[in-house]
Amino acid sequence: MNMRRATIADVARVAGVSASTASVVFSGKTPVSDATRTKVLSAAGELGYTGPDPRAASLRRGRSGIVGVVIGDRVRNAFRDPVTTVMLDGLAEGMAAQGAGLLLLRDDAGREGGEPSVRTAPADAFVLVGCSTGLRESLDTVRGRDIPVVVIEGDAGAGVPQILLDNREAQGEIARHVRDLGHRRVVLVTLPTAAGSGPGWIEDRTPVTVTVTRDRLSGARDVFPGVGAYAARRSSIDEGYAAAVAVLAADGARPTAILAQSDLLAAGVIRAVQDAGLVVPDDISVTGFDGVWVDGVAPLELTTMVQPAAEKGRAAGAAISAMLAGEAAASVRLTSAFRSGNTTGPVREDAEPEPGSSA
Amino acid sequence: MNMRRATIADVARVAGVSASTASVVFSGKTPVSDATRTKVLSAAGELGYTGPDPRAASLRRGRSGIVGVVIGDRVRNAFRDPVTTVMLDGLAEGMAAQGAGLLLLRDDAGREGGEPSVRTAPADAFVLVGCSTGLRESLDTVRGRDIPVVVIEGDAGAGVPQILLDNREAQGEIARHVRDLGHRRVVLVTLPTAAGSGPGWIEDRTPVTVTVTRDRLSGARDVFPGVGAYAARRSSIDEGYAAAVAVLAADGARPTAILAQSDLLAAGVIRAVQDAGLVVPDDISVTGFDGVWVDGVAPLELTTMVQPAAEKGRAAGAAISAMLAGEAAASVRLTSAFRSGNTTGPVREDAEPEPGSSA
DNA sequence: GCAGCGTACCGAATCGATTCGATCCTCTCA
DNA sequence: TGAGAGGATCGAATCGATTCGGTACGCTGC
Repeated sequence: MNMRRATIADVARVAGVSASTASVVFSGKTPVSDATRTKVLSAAGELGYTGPDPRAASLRRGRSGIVGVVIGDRVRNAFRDPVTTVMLDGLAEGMAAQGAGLLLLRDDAGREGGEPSVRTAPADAFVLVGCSTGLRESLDTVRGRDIPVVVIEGDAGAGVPQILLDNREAQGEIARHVRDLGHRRVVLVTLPTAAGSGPGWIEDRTPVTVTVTRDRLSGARDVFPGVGAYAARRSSIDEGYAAAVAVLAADGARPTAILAQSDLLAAGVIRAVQDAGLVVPDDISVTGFDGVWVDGVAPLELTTMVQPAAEKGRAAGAAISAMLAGEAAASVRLTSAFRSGNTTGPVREDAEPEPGSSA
Repeated sequence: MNMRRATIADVARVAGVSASTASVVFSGKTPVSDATRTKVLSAAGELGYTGPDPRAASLRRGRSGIVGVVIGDRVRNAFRDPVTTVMLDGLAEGMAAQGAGLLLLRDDAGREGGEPSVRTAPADAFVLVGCSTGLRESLDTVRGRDIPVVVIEGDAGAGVPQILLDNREAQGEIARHVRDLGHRRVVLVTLPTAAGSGPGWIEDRTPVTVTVTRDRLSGARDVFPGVGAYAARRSSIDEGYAAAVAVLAADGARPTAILAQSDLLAAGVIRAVQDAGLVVPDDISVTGFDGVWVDGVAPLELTTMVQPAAEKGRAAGAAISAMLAGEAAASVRLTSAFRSGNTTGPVREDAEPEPGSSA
């Protein structure tokens, strides 16, 4: 027996109304008499009809209610960073308010197998997170598709609205805080300089292709020109630990302050400092960046710049809904706020005078 | 001027072929001569046609290439736990291999606004993670839709294939390891006993509604009957720390081993033990569960049970593809493996003899 | 030279719902 | 009682692509 799923036409027939009437009962776009509604609903119940087929509906309406989120290579990497997680949470919230869901897309395109990509996914819009290389070309495709695109903290070329952070100014602000405490021998622990770059000191000629890293680096240099910087391999506690170990083992006078470019790195730095028998902030002050909850830092409270991570996601959602409505969406620049914790303090009296100038 | 997007019919017309031929050029389902392919492709380029509309294609084919993943309330909570993240990564991988993408769905349904839910999302199948309460009813809807559903570590009622873990046996195995080292005064630090339950000792009458917690608890009790157990509020380092602080402050002889139900909890326990001036494993042995990478634990190596987190996701993907192919998918039970680290050791000689029997 | 065969392409039906103008009915008011 | 108004319902076109049975054509073999 041919038991295929009931369609709205079946429901309409059983209810004794037209398909169009049955449709509006479900969509509610047009007033329907109570009697009719009851008839249709009970016919639906009888047939086991649970609502319009989303596929057919999205074809007809031209909207699928899905927003593609392009994350990096793997899910596990994208969600390792709490900032990304919180941002995605904000995005989910912002899009849910407009009735859209999030479709996770990996950007290592070109793979066969029909996995939905930025060129084949049934999405109404796309959000690019971090925006890796190699995505540019898919992006052109998307623009050919005439689909709204927003980039969060990354560069996707002209015409694509961006959600930006005041990375440079924010890093400058917290660096000034450290300088005002009297610190002169300062070292940075930075985020990766380029995709897949190994850990190590950043030389003058080191190319810094990751914009976040570059901007925060600039902000620190605005305050501490020529400051030494050690790039971590990733934003994580373990990498921060390893970086701090390397920094402390370096020749020359020990720094009195270490500025990390993320809270995770800072957490690792703090632990390394403590493991070296030093005290934070008495011997070394440490600052972070992000202001998100980092598991395992308690009971310390990081001095850091709080960035509006969830707001980034919501702003992206707002930009998308504007574009979907046919309006032009402008780039948004969000600002971070200084938060004082107990990981920074005045430079110690007995600190020997600086030999060179810094680092 | 009416500049609507080109359709495959437009391309076919410009190329001088029929729509059906143009279609197969893109889908590759039928052999096409090189000459025709070239004609169609260049016509497509000329018109800016970037490929078939996914909405229309999914209507016709009856497949959208999307799998809905129902996570808990918020994205940020779901991704806080590395086990979930890794599992999702495995799922993404498994689904990608079959050409499907992951649509994130929150399960606090019933909300208005048209947000895609388990009842309206254009998904070919659903994966329920953790399976919160209140989802059951949506689930019936889904079964009415005749859509494959798989549950990972949760119970969704009869007829729904589950991906399970040998939680009880695994916890028993590592407990036996601890017992074989001579430990008798043992305490557990468990995962939450119920959604939203506060931290505290688990009494005999405490209901344990979370199956993972209950199963692992049973496994430990198989080896240490009547063992004391303190439930944390969440699987995190900070909560593990807090739980261990409470455990160490309890009356009676100090335990010589603490069995945590997750690696994150174990990491917190270790730190609390160290902060109390004790040494792991000399004074107190600590075990975890999960075997995933926990940021900030290095350089210690946790003695733990390694669960195949990524494999859970892949197994779910396999089950779904089987169901999509019309076959019945059976539940899968995966097993964990013991991994020895340096956080457990033999009970100390000078440990005072146990006064009661345990805890 | 003709039956037989395989390949490449075409036409038309179909997937399931939505939308909008037209129609019909009922109620109100002059 | 008839015109008018307004609300509920209907019909038919449409969204864009896929699929399958069938046709036409070129080639082989006897």
